[in-house]
Amino acid sequence: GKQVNIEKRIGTVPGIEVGDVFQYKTELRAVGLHSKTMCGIDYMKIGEVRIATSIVATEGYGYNDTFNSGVMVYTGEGGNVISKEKKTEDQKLVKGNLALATSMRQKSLVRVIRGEERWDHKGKRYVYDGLYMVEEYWAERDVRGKTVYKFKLCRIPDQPPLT
Amino acid sequence: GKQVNIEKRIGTVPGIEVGDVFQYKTELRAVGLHSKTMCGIDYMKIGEVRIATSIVATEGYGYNDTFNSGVMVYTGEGGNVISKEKKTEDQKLVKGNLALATSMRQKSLVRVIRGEERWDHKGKRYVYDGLYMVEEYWAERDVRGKTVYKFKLCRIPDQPPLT
DNA sequence: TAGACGTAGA
DNA sequence: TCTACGTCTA
Repeated sequence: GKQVNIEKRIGTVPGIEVGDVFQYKTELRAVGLHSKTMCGIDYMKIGEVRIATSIVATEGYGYNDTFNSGVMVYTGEGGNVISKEKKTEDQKLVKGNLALATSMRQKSLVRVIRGEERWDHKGKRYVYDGLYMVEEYWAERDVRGKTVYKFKLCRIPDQPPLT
Repeated sequence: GKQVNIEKRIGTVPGIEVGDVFQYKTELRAVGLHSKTMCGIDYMKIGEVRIATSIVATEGYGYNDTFNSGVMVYTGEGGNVISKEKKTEDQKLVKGNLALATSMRQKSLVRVIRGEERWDHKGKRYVYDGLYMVEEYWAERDVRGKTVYKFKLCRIPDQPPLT
């Protein structure tokens, strides 16, 4: 258990292949896939802008993300969307959301990790899904009339299929 | 990252030595030292009773545990002792507290892991401190008049010193 | 200091 | 469903 400060990076992480499975968010951090232990969107500062490096889409938190043949619609962060105690608010185009928007503008690759419920329903597992590009994003209103950001990401071609 | 269901056990864990260091509670779980990712007291059911297997004493949560030459006074769990939002209540002799009391009665060994603030103040590190025996426990009142349990554990002899 | 797609077990 | 000595960044 040496502590290694993994440098953040855009794109592929050496040694990590599509389909690799991890048990904990801290493992994702340890191997350099995703450094945020509790946030879904990770990003790094390049010059003066912040660009997304990776997102984790985890089942079971009520985000209503969708996946269909390499096209993913990912819900932005903030606004207490998944809080059971605080009331929801408008999401803002800041932090991770802003980083994803910037990734789109700069056509920068984003790693996607999918957190799945385990078959035995004890905890989750995280699978590296490969590289995606943010194609568009928009703001919509949820049932309570609050702003929620949606990001459409498309899986780039020539990557191993997920089995 | 295979998921292995480590069997809980009392006493030494094969392959783990005094002084071994870990970065995350989830690592403690992975090697079989302590299976609770967020609780300080771990225990297992033997027959009809629950006996403590391990405790984690982590700095920085306001528990006021003490360590002096192999003698440790560990604060019980519950009562919202470390909550910033909920008001404190009386701790009860249940769950982990009850398990530690039972360990005392049965003279059962308890693994001790110490969570230390890292020198750079970024996160913590967990060091396996060896085997202890619960010598006594008592209930006291904190400044607000609430019941708090204290467990006195003594390190058993003939173990490598902690450097 | 607070916020964020955390974990496991009772 | 809730609690519990989580973990990092802004």
